[in-house]
Amino acid sequence: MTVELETGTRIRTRKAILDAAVRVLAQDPGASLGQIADAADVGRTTLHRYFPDRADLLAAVTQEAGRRLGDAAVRARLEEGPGLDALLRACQTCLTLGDLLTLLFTETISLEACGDEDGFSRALDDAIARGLADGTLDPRLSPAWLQGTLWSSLYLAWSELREGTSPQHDVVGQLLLTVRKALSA
Amino acid sequence: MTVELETGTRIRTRKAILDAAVRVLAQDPGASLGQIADAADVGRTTLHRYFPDRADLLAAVTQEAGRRLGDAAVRARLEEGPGLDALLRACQTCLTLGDLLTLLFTETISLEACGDEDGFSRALDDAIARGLADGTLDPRLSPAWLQGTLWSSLYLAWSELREGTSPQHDVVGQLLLTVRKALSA
DNA sequence: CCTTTATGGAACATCAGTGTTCCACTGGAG
DNA sequence: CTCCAGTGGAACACTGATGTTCCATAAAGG
Repeated sequence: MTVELETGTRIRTRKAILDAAVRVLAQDPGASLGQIADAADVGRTTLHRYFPDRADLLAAVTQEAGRRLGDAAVRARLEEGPGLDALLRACQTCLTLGDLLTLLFTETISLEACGDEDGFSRALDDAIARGLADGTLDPRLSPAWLQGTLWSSLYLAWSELREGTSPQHDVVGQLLLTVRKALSA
Repeated sequence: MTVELETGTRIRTRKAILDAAVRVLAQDPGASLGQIADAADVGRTTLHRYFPDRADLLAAVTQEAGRRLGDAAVRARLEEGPGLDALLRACQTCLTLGDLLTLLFTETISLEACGDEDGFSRALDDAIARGLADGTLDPRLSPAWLQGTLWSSLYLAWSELREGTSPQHDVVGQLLLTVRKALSA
């Protein structure tokens, strides 16, 4: 019991709570723990058993976001190829983050606190620097603006997907088209 | 007293509270009325005297947003010239909305509730339709996506301005450049 | 089958935000 | 100077969220 051996049941419950938290908080950052527990089909008591207080839950969500973001960075192979192409790959990969995008974008959880120093954010900075050097990114746009445009376009795309009114294929297409047009030299 | 003749003092106080509400809520949509009163340099009692409850305050902010948005639509002359140019004028005009942009974008207040039926939103739809018809806007992008890109770029620009790290001139330049590149045919 | 293990609900104390009332004060208009 | 509109603060009741404890129950696994 010293190392908290996690049984299958506990892992599953923990994941259900975490998923519900992401889903509910994305829609309402001020949602109560009761709402999250309900969404997870779990008693409020159980939620507190896994995450003693709100801060613990938020920290766990943040950590999960960091993990997923790290995965995304690896899958997108941000260090390969021209800078612009890397950014477009980042777009596609990040769309799979779903509601986590909303939490990051609205600063319900902070990218800085994700333990992301050597992860996604860094890799993105590198890709942008590379793109400016290799001439695939518009030199009239600052690195901060390039990164900001990427994030806000991503958030827009996720919003559209979440609405569910437009088919995924269309949204991804418009996202990539827009970002390419906006950022390319 | 039947028509609530507003003295200069009352008008000034009311405005101070409204301004503070916009400023504070933009930074934290869940801010307490106490925080808003403090930011307005006004006692909480006084705030309640002007806006009996939170909903009243929010409604007043929403109404103010509608008014400012209506002004913006007029000033931008959205119905004139090519669609793309109208949208670029809209960008510049809307940047003056400041923190109201944040409230609208984060849905702290809703555009629909602004009483905006015949105002900004409608004019924007028209400008987009016109731009698609006159060939200045990219026909591969849906009206919804075009409008979404406009808003998110606007929000990004305002975020940069708010940070205060980059000079206003640079931000506006990058905004217009990005939007033009992204949306033009 | 029986024993852990995990759970849900009820009850409770606590706390922060809200909305109200009352009273004392202040400064500007008359 | 004298009102009095406008204000701020103290005090209060009320509400909803939070975090805790305890107990009964269910289900997973040997």
